[in-house]
Amino acid sequence: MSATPKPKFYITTPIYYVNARPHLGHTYSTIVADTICRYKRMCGYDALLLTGTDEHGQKVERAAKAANTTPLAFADRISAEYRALWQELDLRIDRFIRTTEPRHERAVHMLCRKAQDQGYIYKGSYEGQYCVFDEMYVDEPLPGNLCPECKRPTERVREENYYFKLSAFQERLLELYEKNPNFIQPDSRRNEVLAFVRGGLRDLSISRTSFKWGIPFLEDEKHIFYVWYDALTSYITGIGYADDELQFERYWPADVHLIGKEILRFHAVYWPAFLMAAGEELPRQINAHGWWLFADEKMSKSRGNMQYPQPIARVLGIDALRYFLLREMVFGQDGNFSREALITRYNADLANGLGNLASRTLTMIEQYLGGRVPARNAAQENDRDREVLALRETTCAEVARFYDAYDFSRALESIWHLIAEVDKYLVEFQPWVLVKEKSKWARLEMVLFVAYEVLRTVTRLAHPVIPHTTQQIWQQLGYSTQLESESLAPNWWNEQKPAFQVGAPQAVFPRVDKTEAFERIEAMEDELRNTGATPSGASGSATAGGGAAAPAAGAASAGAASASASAKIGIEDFAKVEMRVGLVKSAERVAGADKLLKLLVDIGDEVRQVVAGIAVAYTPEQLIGKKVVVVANLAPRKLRGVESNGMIVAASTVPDGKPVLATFTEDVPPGARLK
RNA sequence: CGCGGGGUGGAGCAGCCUGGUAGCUCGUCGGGCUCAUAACCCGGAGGUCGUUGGUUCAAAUCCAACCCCCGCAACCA
Repeated sequence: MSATPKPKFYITTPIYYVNARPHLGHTYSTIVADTICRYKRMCGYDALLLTGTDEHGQKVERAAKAANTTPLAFADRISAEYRALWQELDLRIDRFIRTTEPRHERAVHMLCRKAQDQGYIYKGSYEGQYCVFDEMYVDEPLPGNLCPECKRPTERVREENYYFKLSAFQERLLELYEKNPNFIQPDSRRNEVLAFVRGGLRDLSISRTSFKWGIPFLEDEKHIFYVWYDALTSYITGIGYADDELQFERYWPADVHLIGKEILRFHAVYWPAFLMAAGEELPRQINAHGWWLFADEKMSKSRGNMQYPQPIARVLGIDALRYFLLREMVFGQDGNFSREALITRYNADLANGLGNLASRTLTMIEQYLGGRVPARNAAQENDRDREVLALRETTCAEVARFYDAYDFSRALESIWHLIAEVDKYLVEFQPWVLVKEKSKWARLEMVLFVAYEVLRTVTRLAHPVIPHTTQQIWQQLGYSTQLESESLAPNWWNEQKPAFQVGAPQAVFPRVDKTEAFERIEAMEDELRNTGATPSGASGSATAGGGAAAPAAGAASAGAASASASAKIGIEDFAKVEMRVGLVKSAERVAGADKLLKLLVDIGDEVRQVVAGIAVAYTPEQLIGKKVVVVANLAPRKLRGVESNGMIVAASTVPDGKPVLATFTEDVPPGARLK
């Protein structure tokens, strides 16, 4: 008797970049993956979920420096935050990979050596016209050209790097997309990638020498790996590549890499090419979901609209968070998040819908049948009963189809349609009237049987999405088993079920007062924003890949204030910042920039040129003659090619994020120091 | 011509690929019921599907042009 081994199902979330603490976007990706896993397990799969943190790269190196710590210590902290969150949300993470682990370095080296053996890695040099002042290559590399930004002469520069022969894979990639139409999902994303690859692929530089925080490039100590080569490889490291061959054989290739749409190119183009070069199998699917928007705006630190999952989970429950995220977003598209919608859905769907149906059904069984689970009685069955029972079966089949397509919003819609149907059914046959006449008790039992069956079905179908509350209802239905080990394989609803008593009805999803819940969530939000370890100064999207993209570039003045409020600073730290009163002498827009103004500001002993990102809120004319606050001892920095010597202090207003300048009510002389 | 998403009753969305009575949730108005978590059920009001033109017997859906909103990147010291 050899039991057929369970088929495996390997799914990954993005490996989150540690420049940001986990927010709702990361949580969405991970919850989706967890839900898929739970579903697959109920369908009889040996499902494995991998997530982790991407910890190398220049941004981390810089952020750590700014936080006065080492890159590893910095990464340790954020990585721990991720793990703590997944634990709090009770997500089943089977493998958590950190790119700073030694086994990961071995995997990256092994993958790269294999590609090197095939001749796909070469040391090359990039040569071009370089503007030293702007630290950038000039687009048209004709010798003698002037820099388009600063109009200074450019010079010929060569830089040595290791290259990956991406150009050699164009045809093979196109063939891959062609032969596997589902390799990239949804289709709209696939078209994007197709267009990109058809446009031609250039070889990719996969090493860096300008900073140190990374995996050494094989034997060449001067170089480290490009973060994406490193990060993508973690999908195989986590299941034993270069470490545990049996495990790797078992789970690779991944069945799905679940990602956010902003990191599609890396997963759909570079990653398969890296694997092809090394002769490894390719993942079966790259599935890119959309972003959570807030009043149609992207979530970002500088806008002050970061949404964290903990307050929602703590006020409304983990399942409420899961339900909302999966119900509200059409998978693959962008979705809008609002607390308003969250609480409305909670009350309408979870409290009034499922919670109330469970409550009324179980109460009637308790009161009218003494808690005995009702049995089917063919003699009492009518067409309407059969109609509802038939709907139950078609719903099961439909929901399975939707789950298989990761179309959670439709799956849930379908389940909740069934709930509404029973609510109607109960009003139609009024068990509370039937119970009053003994002659109708047989009919009463049949009606309650239908209600019980549907409740049992709904509980099971919704389990992958709301595992905790469905388990509670399951027990109230009289079961003592773990719902997660029940099957969702086809025709499960015909199974024999034992006769038993229902458990004590107990409200799941108690209705909440909208205003109160809103305020509690908001209060917790504020607390989270102002405490904890938000790394500031780290910018860009890099490998972030949450459901919402990474926070927008470097926190603006006000953002920085809240972001770095973790530790109290002493007066000596504050004293390091030299803030002075400045008088704006002139202001003009920076050519080609929407947000930048170039200001000449009199700060007493000198006139400084400062570039400020305030053009969306102020015209140059408005500013001339204004007294502003200038941070005078900031290191110079070029913005859009224009040098900036200092920073203008401004508040950024939520919700529109437009900056508002700090100024004075009394007259003060330019140059006066602020303390 | 940088890339992408979107414009459908008061709000939020689905439908568009595969043309054929415009659907869902919330809200709102009126009624019913009392098993239930002030819940549930029934009924009503409310939409020229961004604009214009085209294809067609028929367009929210296909085609063309245009208008508007949003996100990414460049540029928020």
